[in-house]
Amino acid sequence: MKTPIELISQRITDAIQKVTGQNIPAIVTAATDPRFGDYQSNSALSLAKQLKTNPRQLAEKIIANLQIEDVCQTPEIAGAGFINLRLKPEFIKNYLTEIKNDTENFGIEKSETSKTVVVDFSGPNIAKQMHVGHLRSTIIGDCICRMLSQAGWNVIPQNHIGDWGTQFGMLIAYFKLEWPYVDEDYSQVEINDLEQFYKSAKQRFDNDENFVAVAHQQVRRLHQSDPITMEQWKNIVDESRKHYQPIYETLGINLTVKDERGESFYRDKLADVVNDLKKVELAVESEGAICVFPEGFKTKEGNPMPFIIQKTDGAFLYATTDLAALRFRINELKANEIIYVTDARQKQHFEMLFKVAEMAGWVKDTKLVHVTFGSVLGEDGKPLKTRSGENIKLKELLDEAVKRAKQVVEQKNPELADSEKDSIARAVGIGAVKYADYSNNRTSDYIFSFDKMLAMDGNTAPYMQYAYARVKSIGRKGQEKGIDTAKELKGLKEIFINEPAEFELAKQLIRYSEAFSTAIADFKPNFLTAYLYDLAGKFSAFYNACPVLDAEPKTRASRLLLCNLTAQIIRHGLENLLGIKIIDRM
RNA sequence: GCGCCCGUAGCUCAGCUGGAUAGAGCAACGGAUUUCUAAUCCGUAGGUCACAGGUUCGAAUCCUGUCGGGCGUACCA
Repeated sequence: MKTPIELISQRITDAIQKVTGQNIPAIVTAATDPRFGDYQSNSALSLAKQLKTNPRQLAEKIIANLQIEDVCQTPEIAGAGFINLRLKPEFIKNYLTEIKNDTENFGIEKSETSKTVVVDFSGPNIAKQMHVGHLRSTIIGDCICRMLSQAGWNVIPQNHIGDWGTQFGMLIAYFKLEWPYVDEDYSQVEINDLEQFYKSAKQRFDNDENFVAVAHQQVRRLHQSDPITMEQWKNIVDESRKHYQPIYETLGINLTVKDERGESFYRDKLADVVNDLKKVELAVESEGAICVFPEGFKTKEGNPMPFIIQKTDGAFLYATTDLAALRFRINELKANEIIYVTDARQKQHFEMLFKVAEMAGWVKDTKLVHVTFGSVLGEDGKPLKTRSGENIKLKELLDEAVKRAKQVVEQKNPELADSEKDSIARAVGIGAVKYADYSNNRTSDYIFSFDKMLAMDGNTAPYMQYAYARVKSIGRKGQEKGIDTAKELKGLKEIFINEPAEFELAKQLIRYSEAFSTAIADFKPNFLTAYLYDLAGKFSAFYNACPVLDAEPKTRASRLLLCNLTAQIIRHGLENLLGIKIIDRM
């Protein structure tokens, strides 16, 4: 179903066609001020410039040819040639009815069926704990997948885990020498141990020549797929997964082992990448390394900048792996679009990657997109670290958020059962971290603050969850009073709304699909949170102004519908699109 | 040096395919509760949109330059 903006836009486009004879898509936006109505079109202004005519007169001609009486009241022209539009109550009511019946999508169209998109995100390193640096890629990537699925795409998430490289040879060698028992039973090893072993191994590698030799031998065995070594490697990966998979579950991230295609997956495709690029004479030797020089990139000396795909010592790099993965996704996964979700610092790398792939003729019709994001900063405005300068572990960060949320629950609702307090604290704490991230502009850095994200006022998860809980509370209260809300909704024949607060809420409800459209257009979750926050605000205003359960029966059923749709859309937005839990009571 | 990103209220941030009087939240101040969760709502105050030019009927938004901050820039990912 079309969004109100699309609907109005189409009508005005038709009118413009009649006036000018040209098919020029109309510009329609939400009104910048309630006094101007609900929507406005500035098409006459920009069009008048092109046609060298008077914008006001053009606006009048457009209106004269505009068929929109089923949607809006008589359009008005204001200022230099703005066309102001006010929705008819009948239209709002009809649209509400349609959304009510569209119980899966609430007006959002599934427009992109039969197209496949690969989304590359999260990408934790094996044998290391996830830290704050993984937060944004993981949750933004997940949100992008959710939005694309909602839009009808066939979504293939790809978790490009860091599971291959010389460090694994080193780690295995270290186990052999220092902790042989590990080989017998990896289940005793936790991620903390792996991380510690990794550090110790690295230290020994830097100081002990004999160890270097053993480590290199293990690396060779890995590369030769020696069964025993591979088994040891696999154990390390499996144990690491036991660390990050629960974090995904905590965060509500839809990533599982089936989405993993890490660096190891591409290991036997790397030589082909280099050879194929050599064959077409894109890859050449330079200062001992094999490089491609994509057009338009310069080093600080002003020379062409290399995209290095094989080091002097013969080893491949992540550039090589990325090329192999890109080719796999196009040729094997049949991607129409590939989206990479990484921090903005890798921008140049992906620009070069895409350029090289294009120059090699691998890309064909596939759209390549790098979705970037800013850094998570501490209260001091510097990248978030521990006092000793280490990365903050993601698990510890999330635990802390839940702990703080629990304190709030204890304070606000001490009478609840412990188990309920815990589940509320999890939903609020984790939700707060995610929501705070989503509500900031993706491309900006943002300052991480538990106090701000857990605040009950403002654009936060707790505020949203509270709004939802209040709607649910009306249902419970109604039940106590013998009001069957489900039955009332079913029996609702005609929507009856009158109060300004009801209309404000209703108009917000029918705009959900518009918010979705703007959010997915640039993969900007903050458009979704902004919409939901507005919705919750309008609901709260309605809640204060309009009694539901004590209203006249006719009014009551319609208000219950507004409540129900508010709850449904908050739930859909929070849970389905953002992966944030809602709670019935808090 | 070159490239990319950023600079909006005291603080944290929206808004940027040009559009009407630049918006929220926090903090400050003033109100609202016999009523469905006050983890709420309403109001007041707060701005040279870093600065200077330019394009335009119109610029926070586009262009150029300056200042300030961040990031990247040959074998890490």
